[in-house]
Amino acid sequence: MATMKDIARLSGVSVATVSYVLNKTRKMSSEVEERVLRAVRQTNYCPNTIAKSLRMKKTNIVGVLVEDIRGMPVPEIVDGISDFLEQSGYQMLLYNLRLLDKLLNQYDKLNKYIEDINQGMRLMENACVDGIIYVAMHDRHITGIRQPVNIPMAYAYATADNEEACSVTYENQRSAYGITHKLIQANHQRIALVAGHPASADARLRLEGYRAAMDDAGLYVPGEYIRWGDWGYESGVEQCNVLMEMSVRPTAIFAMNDTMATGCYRAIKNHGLGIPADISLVGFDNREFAQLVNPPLTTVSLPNRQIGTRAAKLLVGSIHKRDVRTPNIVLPCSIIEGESIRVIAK
Amino acid sequence: MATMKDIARLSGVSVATVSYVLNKTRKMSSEVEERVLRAVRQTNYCPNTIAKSLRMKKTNIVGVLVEDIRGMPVPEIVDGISDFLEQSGYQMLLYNLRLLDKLLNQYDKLNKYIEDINQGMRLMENACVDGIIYVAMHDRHITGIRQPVNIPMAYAYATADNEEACSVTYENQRSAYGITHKLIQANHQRIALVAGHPASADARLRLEGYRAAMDDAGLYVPGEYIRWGDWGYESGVEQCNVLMEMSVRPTAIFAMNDTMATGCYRAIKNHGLGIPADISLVGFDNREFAQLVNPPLTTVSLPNRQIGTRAAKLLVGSIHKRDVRTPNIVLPCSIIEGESIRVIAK
DNA sequence: CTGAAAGCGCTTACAG
DNA sequence: CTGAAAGCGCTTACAG
Repeated sequence: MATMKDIARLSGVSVATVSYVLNKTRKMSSEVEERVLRAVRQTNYCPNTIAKSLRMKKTNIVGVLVEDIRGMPVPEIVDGISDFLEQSGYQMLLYNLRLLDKLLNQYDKLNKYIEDINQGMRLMENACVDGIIYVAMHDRHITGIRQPVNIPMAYAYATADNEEACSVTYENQRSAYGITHKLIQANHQRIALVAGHPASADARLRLEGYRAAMDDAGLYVPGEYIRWGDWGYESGVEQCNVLMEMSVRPTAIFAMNDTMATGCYRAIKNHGLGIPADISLVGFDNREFAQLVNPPLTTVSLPNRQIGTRAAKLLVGSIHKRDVRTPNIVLPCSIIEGESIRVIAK
Repeated sequence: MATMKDIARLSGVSVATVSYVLNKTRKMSSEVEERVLRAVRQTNYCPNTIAKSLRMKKTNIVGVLVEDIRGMPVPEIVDGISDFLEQSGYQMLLYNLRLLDKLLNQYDKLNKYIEDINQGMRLMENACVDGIIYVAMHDRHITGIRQPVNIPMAYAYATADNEEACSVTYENQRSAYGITHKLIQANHQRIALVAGHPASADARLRLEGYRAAMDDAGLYVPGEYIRWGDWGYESGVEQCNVLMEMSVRPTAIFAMNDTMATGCYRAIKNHGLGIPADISLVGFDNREFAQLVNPPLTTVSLPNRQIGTRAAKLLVGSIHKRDVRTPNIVLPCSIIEGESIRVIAK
């Protein structure tokens, strides 16, 4: 590999001049410039970024720490991050914490793995990244992460007890309100809930949204209409079975994610009932299969990709010391219209 | 941030000694060693990997170039890669080519984007990575990638016209043979095929596997039983509709992926027929929803995670100049038993 | 056994 | 206008 010294020798100038020409950091006679550029082409020279980083104390690398690259929203968030970073001239160092299996049904036990996280942070710090983005796979408030000094940080899909860090999340509670309201607008009154795992913040937030929508509409929620699942398919089947066997059956169900909603499809059909003819159903997450089930599911689409781009944007802003006016962003979701809601005549 | 110089001053030794102690590259009196280590703890010192990389001409970073992080097998492959790399002391620089939308239904047009790929390669080269893994999202043979000299390379989920590179793929054709054979073993004779997009290598390979299985069993395949789709849900519905309306209907269908298989579910049910009572069905890919449909789909599970770990292993072997005896690995798939096959009595 | 010094490939303050 | 030289933070061949 050619170095700057080689280019200097080949074009008969000093290494300083080569540097100035390549970085356009000093005006040069076009004759010198031409000589240098010719040598560059001839040798296929490209500058060593390691040496540059050492000298400049800036690597143009952003560390991305993901809870699990396989986690539902993560690839899309990373896609958004990579898009923005590339445009801004940054590269991405990815560290995968691999917490998917470990955290399953232990949504509130992230601090059991805080040491793993801090080790990842330390690796990023050692690699001299210019900034760090933490990508969660559940909406949560994170405590106890050791924030490296002088390295800006952003959280995607989560918030943290870190005054200096930015965060980008989505309107969890408000969207649960919205999708519940959708059922109310279709004149449903007996709306049951198949909730996610009670230990997860998502489940609590979506429950609040559901309750608020029901309250605002003056609709009563019998205690037994709130069925706690664990986000998994089987729990959707089981809890929906319970609902289907009640003496006063709900006419509509809000399942807190699409996986459990798919379980509800199964339970409803097993009871010889139709969707939406007998039971209306809505989900959450807009998973790929939500449009493949029969009938297509009405659900909530999360702004995952945008969470990534915005988090990257906030981080790059912090790196450049531009004042970041809104360090905590909460993005809206949108409702995807399926065919799983029946409008009841008044 | 403390540097080695600070540690040397604090512990009253030379920077050379500090380096030797920290890297355990020379025996030191335990007294000196203790002094150095105390200074390290006291200052929370950690070595600057950039400086180390420059000096050693080795970054301990592997570049991972993915066609699209959202592509179906990619997160799992990257998970496998990250696992092996972490254990081997390497970090991962991720570059996302974002080709998912661009390549949709243009499976054979990768060379339109060869410039994008080579730019990614160049970025990795400039970053002085110790090796590069290219992660494809379709099984294909890649030509025209500019291989940087002196940087080992591995391909995951694809092969390449590159004598020096390793590759890890899966038994595409053989698995199609296997899943077809599964239907034959259940005494099906009229087995139709809902094929993927004809421009994709996957579709051709799986077709060959299907044909071989039918041939070996002495079963005749009417031309009209081979229905070309495009991997998408709608094409599954459409092609299966055609099959369902034939005067001599097949008793079983092999859909080349789970998405199209799900489309077949819809078409079969729309014709008032049952799965597997009237029509047996198998898929390919073992997508998450394959077990959520009703009845669960019998399908083929790809060794995605393993493709990642093996590719990383081959690459790290090449970096360490260990002779890599099997540079081209083809991994087996496994069949996931659902309830979508009816065994026909002889 | 320990340390002074060269050098990895760049950038930039400084001198001519 | 151009270049010699210092220095970023390490490792290691070399000398004492």
